[in-house]
Parts: sequence; structure tokens; C-alpha cells
Amino acid sequence: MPRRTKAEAEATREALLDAAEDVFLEKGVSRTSLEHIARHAGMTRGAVYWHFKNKADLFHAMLDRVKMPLQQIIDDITAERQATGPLDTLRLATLHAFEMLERPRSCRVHTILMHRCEFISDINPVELQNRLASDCREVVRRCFQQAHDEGLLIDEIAPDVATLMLHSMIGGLVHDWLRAPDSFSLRESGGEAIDSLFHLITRRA
Amino acid sequence: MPRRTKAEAEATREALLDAAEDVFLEKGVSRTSLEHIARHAGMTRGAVYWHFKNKADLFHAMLDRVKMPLQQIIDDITAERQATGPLDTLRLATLHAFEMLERPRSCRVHTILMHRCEFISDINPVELQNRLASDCREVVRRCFQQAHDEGLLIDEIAPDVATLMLHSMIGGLVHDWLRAPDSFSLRESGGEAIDSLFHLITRRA
DNA sequence: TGGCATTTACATTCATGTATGTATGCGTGT
DNA sequence: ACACGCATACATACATGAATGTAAATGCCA
Repeated sequence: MPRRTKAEAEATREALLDAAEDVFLEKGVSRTSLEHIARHAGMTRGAVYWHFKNKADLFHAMLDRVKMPLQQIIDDITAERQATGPLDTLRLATLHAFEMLERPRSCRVHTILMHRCEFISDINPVELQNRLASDCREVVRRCFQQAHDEGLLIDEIAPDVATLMLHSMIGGLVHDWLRAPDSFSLRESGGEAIDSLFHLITRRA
Repeated sequence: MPRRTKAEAEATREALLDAAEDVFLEKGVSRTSLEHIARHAGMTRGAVYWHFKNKADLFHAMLDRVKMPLQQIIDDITAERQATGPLDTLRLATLHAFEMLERPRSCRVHTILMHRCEFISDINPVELQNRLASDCREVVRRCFQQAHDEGLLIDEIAPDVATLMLHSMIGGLVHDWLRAPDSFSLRESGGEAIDSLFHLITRRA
């Protein structure tokens, strides 16, 4: 039965994207057909092709519904919300990104991005991911540089090294957690690890 | 011209696996057909089906030619080669794993594993990877526990937290480096970050 | 009633697996 | 030493199924 109201059409679009999340997560992107997605949403392939140009288009629409953790971190750092200094800015931004990641949709989509699709072909924004990683590293580096200039960092750690340590720890924690979300709490255990890192590199009074 | 000597047959097998590495790396696993691999090796699909049962079998044979970094770390830790203590054991094992990863074949295969295939379906040992990660974490934890008991760790860091920090840093460094091997040197910059971590958590005399 | 949302039907492409063909190396008997 | 036979190491051909994209059909809301 075709042509509901405009609002209903928008609802089926969302339903298709929800279904895509579910099926991609379960079977991986390349092994799911548009037929699978449509059936899981209670529709046929025709609905998919009405709302989206093809699989890649649908995939990107799914991505557009969430924010990249590294983008979140960049935005938080540049916003500098209620932090007491550059190091605190970095710490809070990281913990905030962890919080965002634990939301169900974020978790699903980023699990798909990390563990359910191949980072090559027209479908995947590896370029975007690389640029994001590069941009984020630069913003973090500037923050650590500022902390260094203000004498907040201990002498043993250069800003560049601190940047790599933080960046890799974030990436590793997210990667491991998305692979097995039940093995530990990102906010609690992950936050504890991040807190410890900042504790270690902060110059004591 | 069929039926070469036994040695030549083994050579074509290796050539097929080499070709698989190349094509998987270039196009991603799911988008490469056995035809692609065979042609890239200068053969036809018949050769592939003679040496391997199917794509999954070929994929696993490709994996069998390299050692998993986490397995390398586990082995190094249990071997305890010329280290001066548990912390040094961990540090050297990590750096050794980095060295191994920089070998061309290792680099290619693990890039495929991390960024060119989907961790779902019959083809991929996500089970094995999870078990490896879990085992490695346990071995590392025991090592940190021993360091703690011997008074080598600073008081602020519990063995569990140190374990998560090291494990996530390794994972993050490897992940980032495999995505863009030219952006930094795993041995140099990565090693520096690891060294710094151990410097920070080691109790000073 | 006309355009919008969706289904149905169809043509095409492509990868897979298997079955068959085929020439050669290799052991065997004499 | 030499022919014979068979298993080996591939290439070729074919049948199948699955996914894609598109065109036509259909019903509903405004």
C-alpha cells in the first residue's frame, strides 16, 4: 500500500536506516543486500531505491545521523567548555566523547564503521577518517603545547609524545570497547585510564 | 601447460597467496573475486581451487603465514628474554612486536585484517582475535601485578589500570599506523610513546 | 486527477562451485 | 633404458544463484 502522508514517508526512511544499522551490524556491510534491509524494515527494495540512490548513498545517510567521536573531541576542545585549563579541556573532551559513544545508535554505527565494513571502495570515507584523525591530532597537539608553555606538563614529556599517547589510548580504548562492549565500561574503566594518564603527565604543585 | 614439478606447484601456491595479499589490500576482501587473485598471479581460477577449498580457506592460509602481534607479545613475555624485570619484559615485548609488524608481509596482512575485511561471517576469526586480546591482557596483567608486588610500580597506578593503558596504547598505535604507515614510524614514535609510559609508571629510586 | 510512495517484474551482471578436459611429471615393470 | 599408466597441476566450460538497477504497474492522498 503506497503513498502515505509526507511524515509517514519520512518515517519509513528512518525505519530503513534503523534496519540498515541492525543488519549491517549483524552480517557486515558487504554481505547484506538491499533486499535484506528492506525486508527487515517490512518493505521491499523499491522503497530503498526511492529514498536512496544506492547502497553507498544509504550508508552515508546512516553515517550522517551520528557524530564522529574525533569530531566531537575537536569541537569540545575548540569550545573550551567549563574546563580549568588546557589539560582539563582535553580530559573532559575525551570523557565526553566516551559518553556520546555509549549511546545505542552511536555504538551501533561506529561498530559498523570499525568492525563491519571494509575501508576501501566508493562506500567508505577512509579519506574523511584520516583527515579527522589528522585534524584531531593537531588540535590536541596545540592544546598540549599550550599546557607545556604554561608549565602544566611535567618536563619528561614533550607535547608531541603526550599527543601520541593520548590519541593512541583513545583509539585503542574505543577500538577494543566496540569489539566487545561488555568486556569493560568505556566510561568507567576507560575514563579511569584516561584520568590516570593525565594524572601522570601533570606537574604537581 | 599443466603438472609442473612438486616444487613449482608449491611456488604457485605461494604466488597465489602473494597475489591475494596484494589484491585484498588494494580492493578489500569482499570486493575481490578469486578470478582477480588468479589473474594477478598469472593463473586461472582452476589453480586457486586446486590449492584451496574456497576463498575462506585461502584467506586463512594467508593468515597462517604471519604471526599475530598479540601472540608475539604473549610469547615474548612468557619467554622473558634478556629483560631486567617484569616492566622491562613488557616494554621489550611491545617494541619487538612493533618491529615484527614493520616487516612488509606482516604489515600487508594485518592491514587487511584491520582495515580491509569485515569481522563477521565464516571468513574471519573474530573469535580468535577476541581470545587473543583477552589472553594477552591477562598475561600483561600478571606481569604488572608482579611488578607491583616487587615495588616497581608507582603507588598511584593499579596493575589493572596499567594493563588497560598499555593494551589500549598498543592497539591504538597499531591501528593508526596500519591505516597510514607513512604518517609516523611505529618503531620510533610508537616506541617513544611506549617508553614514556613505562618511564611514567616506574617508581624512581 | 495527477503526482507521490511503493510494489512488482524484468534484464543484466557477476561470483561461485563443479565438472570436465588435458598435458605433463613420475614411478613402475621389464 | 624405455614405454606404459596413473595421479598431478592446472585450464576451460557450464550451471546456478544472488544482487543490482530500472522500468512499468498500482494505489492512495491532496
